[in-house]
Amino acid sequence: MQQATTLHALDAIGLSEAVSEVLAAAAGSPRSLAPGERLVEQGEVSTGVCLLLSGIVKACRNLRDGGVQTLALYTSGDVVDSLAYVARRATATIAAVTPSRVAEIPAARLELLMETHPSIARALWRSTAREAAILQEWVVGMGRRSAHSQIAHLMCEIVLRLRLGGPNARVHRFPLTQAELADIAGLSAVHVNRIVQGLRADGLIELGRGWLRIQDWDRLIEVADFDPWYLGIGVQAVDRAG
Amino acid sequence: MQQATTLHALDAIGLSEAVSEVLAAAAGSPRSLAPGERLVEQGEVSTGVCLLLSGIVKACRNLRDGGVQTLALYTSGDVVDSLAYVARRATATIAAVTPSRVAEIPAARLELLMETHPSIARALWRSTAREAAILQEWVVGMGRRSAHSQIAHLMCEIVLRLRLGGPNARVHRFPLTQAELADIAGLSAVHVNRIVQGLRADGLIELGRGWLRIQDWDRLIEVADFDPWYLGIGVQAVDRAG
DNA sequence: CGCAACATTGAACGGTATCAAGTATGGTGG
DNA sequence: CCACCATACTTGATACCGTTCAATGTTGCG
Repeated sequence: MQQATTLHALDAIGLSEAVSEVLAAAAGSPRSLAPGERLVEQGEVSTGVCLLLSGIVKACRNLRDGGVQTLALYTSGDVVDSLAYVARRATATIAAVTPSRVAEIPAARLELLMETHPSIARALWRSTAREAAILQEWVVGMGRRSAHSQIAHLMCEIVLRLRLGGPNARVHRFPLTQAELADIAGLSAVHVNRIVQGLRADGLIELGRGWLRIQDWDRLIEVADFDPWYLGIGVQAVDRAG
Repeated sequence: MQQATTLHALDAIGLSEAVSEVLAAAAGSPRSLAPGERLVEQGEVSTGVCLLLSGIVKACRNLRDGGVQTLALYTSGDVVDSLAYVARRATATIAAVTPSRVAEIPAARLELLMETHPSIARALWRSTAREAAILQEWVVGMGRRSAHSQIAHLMCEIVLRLRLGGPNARVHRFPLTQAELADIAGLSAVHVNRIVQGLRADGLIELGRGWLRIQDWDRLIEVADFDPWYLGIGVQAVDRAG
């Protein structure tokens, strides 16, 4: 069953079942994380690559003045912070948002695997690329979108990317607090609250503790200026020859 | 001479000289770009990977409402927008900031090269990772740093990363206008101007048309909360076995 | 029940945008 | 060499967006 979870997870990053099995075999025994528990501390030397088997995990940067900026969200099947592997040091702290399970593949073992299975190296590259694409979208949101639009955009992205249910679902699980949304958006929690109320008043969403109902997906997308295309980057193997 | 420039350029992304030569041979004939000239339009299908041989080039996103957000800067030796190659579509428009020369390696040829030279695939992965690391820094700046600190941070980053001269140089070439800084920082050009004047008044910098004098590097770093470490990500090959 | 975490509300302040001039600066053609 | 033009930079006034501080309500859980 453990095995099955791992395989399902790796599916998402575009590896064949056979290769996924190889990778799963290389992973150490899974570790469980409670909400808020930290997996990696920023600045730490990276010892390998982490696969997220279940749950939701975030990467955030802690500033000198006490401020926090979230830099990434991960869901089951994601490679957690592939950037840290390339950089050989973590640029951010990794912490669990919901109860989660992760499995680590030590660097040395991964190096060998990538030599024999180039598709694994490609999959990790795609992971990094997807992260970069999402960061680009966040930069656009923070720089050039109104806070309303930015929060709406984040809601669209999070619901789709964390696979909390398709646009057709009536109510989505939504494990982020308003304060956590603020850490992502670079806004204050108070302001996020007011924006959420605005979106509610406009009949676009309803947001409760742990859930989100998108009442008018079309108008939300309109407000957010949301194009889901970028979420597809790297989720499946690309065969250029074909 | 053409060849020599190319080789020097690729050096920066951590390829051995022999492999650089292979890559240089695969590149098409260089294309020159005038300032403002566009190389790729956002949404376009990617046809390969571009190497920047000389000059400075930027990636920016044009919004519906006319706003512009810059997402990356490239200097000679950089792989331009490796993300577009992985995504198979450009997520941003690429345009020259200064007169530049680029050479493209068609996707099909690159695929073959990566099979025979895995170090090329690794170098491209590192390029993507470096871009992601810089985007992270920009997100932190936009989200949690004061505009003063953010602009100071950008100046540190740009001077070092675009190799406009080391911290010891008296005066750096600085080819970005205040409006371009604003497009990066997500601020208005007017406000950037006022911040620049503040930094000048504090005796940190002097900024003219095309040049930047950093009068007090230590205090500028202090204001910016700048740690150059992230700029080193991916600039040289990492041999984990060693 | 009582506590802790999350959400909401109000008031006041400050940072940033916007609009609308006006002033260098450098390049170009005459 | 000069006049002109386009681009970049500067400045001021005003309004708004978003923050901060502080307090209160609400929910769920031990």
